[in-house]
Amino acid sequence: MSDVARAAGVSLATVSKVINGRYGVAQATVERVQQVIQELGYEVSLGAQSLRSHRTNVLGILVAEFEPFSTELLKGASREVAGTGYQLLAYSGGDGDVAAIGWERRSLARLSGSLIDGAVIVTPTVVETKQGFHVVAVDPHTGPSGLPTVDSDNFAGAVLATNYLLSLGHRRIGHISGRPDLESARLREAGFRKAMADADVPVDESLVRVGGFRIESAAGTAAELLTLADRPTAVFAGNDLSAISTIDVARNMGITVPDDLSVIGFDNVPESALVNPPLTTIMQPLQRMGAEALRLLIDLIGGVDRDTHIRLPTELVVRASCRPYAPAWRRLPLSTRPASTGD
Amino acid sequence: MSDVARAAGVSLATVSKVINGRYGVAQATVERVQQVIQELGYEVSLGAQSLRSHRTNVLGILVAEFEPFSTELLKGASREVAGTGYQLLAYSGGDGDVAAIGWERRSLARLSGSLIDGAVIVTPTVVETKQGFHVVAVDPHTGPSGLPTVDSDNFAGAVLATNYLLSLGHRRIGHISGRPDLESARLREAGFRKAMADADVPVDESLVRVGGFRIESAAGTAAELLTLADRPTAVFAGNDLSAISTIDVARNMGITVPDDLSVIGFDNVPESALVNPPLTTIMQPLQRMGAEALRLLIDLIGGVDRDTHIRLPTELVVRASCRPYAPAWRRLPLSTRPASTGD
DNA sequence: TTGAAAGCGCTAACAT
DNA sequence: ATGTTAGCGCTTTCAA
Repeated sequence: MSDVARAAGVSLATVSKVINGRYGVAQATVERVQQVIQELGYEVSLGAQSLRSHRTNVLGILVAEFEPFSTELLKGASREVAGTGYQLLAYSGGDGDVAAIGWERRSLARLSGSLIDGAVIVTPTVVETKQGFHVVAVDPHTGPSGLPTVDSDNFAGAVLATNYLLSLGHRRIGHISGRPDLESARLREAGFRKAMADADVPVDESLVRVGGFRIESAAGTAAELLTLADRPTAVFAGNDLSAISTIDVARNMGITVPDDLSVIGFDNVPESALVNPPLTTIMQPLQRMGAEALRLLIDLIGGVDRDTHIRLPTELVVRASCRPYAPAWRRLPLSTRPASTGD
Repeated sequence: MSDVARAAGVSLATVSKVINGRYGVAQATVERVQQVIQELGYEVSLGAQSLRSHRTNVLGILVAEFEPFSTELLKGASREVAGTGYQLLAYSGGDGDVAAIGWERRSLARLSGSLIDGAVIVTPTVVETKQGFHVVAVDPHTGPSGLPTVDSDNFAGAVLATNYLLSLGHRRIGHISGRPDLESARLREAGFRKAMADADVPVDESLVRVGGFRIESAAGTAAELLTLADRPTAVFAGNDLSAISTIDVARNMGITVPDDLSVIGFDNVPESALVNPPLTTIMQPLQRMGAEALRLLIDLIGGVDRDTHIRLPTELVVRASCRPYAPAWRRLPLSTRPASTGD
């Protein structure tokens, strides 16, 4: 900045005023300084600026890691931020150690009070928000606290998924749930139970197991379920990752999806369409959630008085991983079937 | 930080030394200070730290916006960064104005020299790299300059795409290219022409048009191509977005893909599997490119002597948007076809 | 082993 | 209308 000041023959303060569009600078000076800034290709340092002014016009999106879920949100947020004058800074604070708790607090402490004017935090477990600094949580793990929140209707989505399986004639339906301390996981399990109850189908507790929302942990759970003597004919996985994992495990066990086993997921991350067979799942409008979260954050910063809890609807996306229930003998080649009993 | 110092009964300097693991602090003091840091949940401010020390252990990924291409890279980079001790900061410097040139320079100026220790820049047009600050370019628009670069083999990929269409029996093949000032666009067109020439199929210049790599601009180009009296039977689109756009335009004109028109794309972004029909395309290993770029950057910072140009192979991904060429009458219902001539 | 103090690039209050 | 100057939170000599 001092280079600019020197080249333009003015003081640092004047350059700063020009950059920030403050009053009290002669038009001619403004133009000259801007000219020099252009020529030198100068840009204010985000670090220094934030340190001093606590206003940067940069909004943060804090995630544990960049995976399909968070990057979808990012796409939505990126679209929404266009034209607002804000820039987006996405920070991945997880240190590879997946279970590492507290990344959201650490990241926030590291960036807030400087650098960013507000933050969207993706799937935080806990957040103590600092006074005067705006934060909105997307799909928080502990459910709406006092914090402004954007999430989707996990309960209704789970009912949707379960009803779909039920409508296909399945009765022995398994559920691979997320960690029980996560609100979304609890709601999905609750929706599952509600739909089963409404259909008067008792839940076999041996078919409901914790899968933890991750590929590896879900694989173990899926294996348990599928080695059961009386294994389920359909599985509602707590999220797409678990579902993909389940399909994988099934394949390795010689169980064909969807012929021998129907699988439905939750989230509709792009990857769910890429597996074989393409996954039937419940869509959360992830990009829209990202966009809504960003809009909410901007409104909060702008002091707009508005609703601070946004819940978006889920939808069934039918692809190819589920099919109507058929007893085992119906799935045999025609020639080897027992004589038809008309069932 | 002064809170910590006061609570621990030491000076600011000592706290700083503890945080940065400097020598010359008594073990007992170290422990006491760390204890206090824990209790207070203190984290150093990224802004202030970088301002002073020019070392933050944060690596930047600079993109114009968060769209399918850049977010795939992000996923790969995120995986690669785990366990390295670095954190990832993705910055979207485009201001919504798509054509806005120079975002890469602006973003870099804003973040470098502070905040980040090095940067991966996605599809930059120009980059004058500052001395002592490491930058690697992914898929730069102007081709390998002196800069360390990661890209995929655009030329070979285009040959792959064109040969596939050729092998399906197509001869009237159109190409919707990207902007001619982009290296990747030029290479894809060159590959197209090479494959055509090798197959002794003359290129009809009226079927080769600029589409600009974006949904909207490609739509106009696709419309031009498809309203031609003697329209192509197959189109090699310069990227998936253009291909998706082409399918869309065709549908609106009553032209069915792949029955009446084969379309092949380039990139294999996740979205390409989600369109109807699922897009046959050329895969660039995007996540791997992101991972390689990050690894290269870390090596550069670490002073590792290594190859600084990485070119990854492309691959044909067959989905459902292409099918063997058949003359128009062969696509009529059987009953209305002219008598077979044995062709 | 510890602390005092200078200064990183910038902004804002205050002087001129 | 412009310039001077005091910090923002931190790291790093250098002195004690």
